Amino acid sequence: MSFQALVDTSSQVAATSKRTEKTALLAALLAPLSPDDTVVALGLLSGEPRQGRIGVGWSAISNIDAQPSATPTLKIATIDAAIVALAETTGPGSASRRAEQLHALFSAATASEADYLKRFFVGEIRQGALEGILADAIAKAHGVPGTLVRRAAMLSGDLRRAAEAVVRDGRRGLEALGLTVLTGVQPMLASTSTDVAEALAATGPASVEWKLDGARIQVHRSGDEVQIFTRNLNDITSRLPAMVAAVRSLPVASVVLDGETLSIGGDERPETFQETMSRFSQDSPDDRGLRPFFFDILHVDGRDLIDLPLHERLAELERVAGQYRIPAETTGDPAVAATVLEQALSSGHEGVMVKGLDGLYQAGRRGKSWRKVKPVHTLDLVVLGAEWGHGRRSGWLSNLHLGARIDDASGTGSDDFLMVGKTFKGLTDELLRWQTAEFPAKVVSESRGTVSLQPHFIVEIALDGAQSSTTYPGGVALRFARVRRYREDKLLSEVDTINAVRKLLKERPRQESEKNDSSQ
DNA sequence: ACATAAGCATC
DNA sequence: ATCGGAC
DNA sequence: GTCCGATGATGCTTATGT
Repeated sequence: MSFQALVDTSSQVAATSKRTEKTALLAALLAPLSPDDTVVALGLLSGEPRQGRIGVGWSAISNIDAQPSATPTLKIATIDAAIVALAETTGPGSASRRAEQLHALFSAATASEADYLKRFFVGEIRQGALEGILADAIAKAHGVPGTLVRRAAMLSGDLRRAAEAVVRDGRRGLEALGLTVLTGVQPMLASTSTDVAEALAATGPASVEWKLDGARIQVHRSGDEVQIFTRNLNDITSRLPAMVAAVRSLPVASVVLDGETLSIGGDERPETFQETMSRFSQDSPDDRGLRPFFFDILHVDGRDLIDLPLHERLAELERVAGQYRIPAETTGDPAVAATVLEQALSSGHEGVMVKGLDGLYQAGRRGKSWRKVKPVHTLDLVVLGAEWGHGRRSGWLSNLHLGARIDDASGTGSDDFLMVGKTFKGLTDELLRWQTAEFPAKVVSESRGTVSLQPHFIVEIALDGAQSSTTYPGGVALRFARVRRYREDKLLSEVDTINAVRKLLKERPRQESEKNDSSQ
C-alpha cells in the first residue's frame, strides 16, 4: 500500500461518523489482500495528543511503506493522534498537502519517538479500537459472515489471528480457530441491573455470586506450563509466582479458569482496590497477598466447556478448583438473592453477579445472562468549573469539576467548597446544550480549555463510592461519578459536605483492640 | 542524582 | 470503569 | 443488542528535564 493511499483513506475514515461508511472504506482497503501482503488497516482512536508529544504521533506513518512483508501476516495498525490531528488541524486541503505536512513532522521526531511508534502503530492493534468495524470489514472483504470472524477473534483472543486465518484459508480457516489452552480467550462481560429482583427476572434461576473489587484473571494450564492473563489478555504470569504454583497443584492436566484476584487482609476482609492494584501492578512482586477466586471454567483435560450451560461448568469448577471458588448461592428467589447481596456487602465486597444457570460462556460478549448488581450512592455537589469537550463534544462545555461543601461548625452556613472529582458521564446532548448556554453567566476565569465558575450550579451525582486521594484537597475522590440531573431547587447550603463524601470511603474493619476501646 | 511527566494498565 | 447516541 | 466515543481516579515503570 502506498503512503498516499494510506493518507487518503485515513482522512476519509476520520471524516465520516457513519459506521457503515467506515466499514466500507476499510473493506475496500482489505479486499486485495493476498497471503503475501502486508496490509495496514486504520483505526481511529479517541483523544488528542498529549502536550509536547505531538511529534510522536506522526512518525508512525513514515515507517509503514517500509514494512517488510516476509511473513503472510495481516497487520492492523491503529493511527492514533496522527489522524485525529490530521483531520482536526489541517482543515480543508488536498491529501498531498497533508502528506507533505506529515513528512515535515516525521523528520522532526527523535529516534526514540520513531522507535516507540513503530511498536505502537505497526503490527499492533490497540485494545478495543474499532475492532467491531474492523471485524466487519474483514468479513466483508472476504465474503464470510461477520459472526464467524467475531467468534474466531474472541476465541483466539486476537482479531489479527482471525484475519490471518481468513486470508490464508478462507472460511474453513476461520471455522478451525477455537479455544486453545495457553492462548487467551476474550473474557465474557456482564450487563448491569439495578437490583437483584430485576436481574433474576432477566436470568431465571441463577448462580448469585459475590462481586469482588479486584482485577479479572484468566488462568491457563497445560501440564506444568501456566499462563495468567488480565481482562485485556495481557500476560501477567511472571508477576504472580504464588498463583502459578497454586494452579500447578490442581488435580488436572489442562485447564482454563476465569476469576478475580484481590488483596485480602488478615481479617479476611478485602483491602482497598488501590492496595490490590499496587500489589497487582508491581513488576517484581511478592504476590502472596493476592488471592485468586474463580467463578468459571472454560476447559478441562481436553474438553471445551464454553458451550455447556453454567450449572454444568460450575460442577466442573467445584471438582477441579473447589477451594478457590468465589462465594455463591444458587437460587431463583429474589429474597435469597438479596441476602447474598447483603452478605457480600457486609463482608466488604462490591455487590453480586447474577448468572443464569443455563447460560453458555459467550467469549467477548456482554452476555445478557450475566448481570452485575452494585449499590449506587448519590450526592448533591456544586459545579466548580467545566472543560471544553473534544471530538463529538467539541464546542460544548462538557467535563464538570465537582465540589463538596466544607463543614461549618458555626452553623451559619459555609459556601466554601473542595473539589472531589470530575465527570463527563450522564450528560445528554440536551444537558450539554443547557450548560454551555448557562455557565458563561457565572464564569470567573478561563484558561487552557477550562472555565472556572462561581459556586452556583448544583448537580445530583451518582457514584459507586469514594477512594482516598492525594490529588484532591479533601483527601477523597469519587469513583465512577456520573450526572443524574441539575438541582435548580437546591441551595448552596444544601450541597453535600466533604465529610459526607468521606463517609463513603470503604471502612476498614476495626481491630479487636479498637472494638474493645470503643465499647468502653 | 533527583524530580516530574508521560504512558499504559487496572477498575 | 460508565453513559448517551448511532446503527 | 452492539458498538463506539469521551472521558473519570489511581498505581507502576520508564523517559525526560534540571
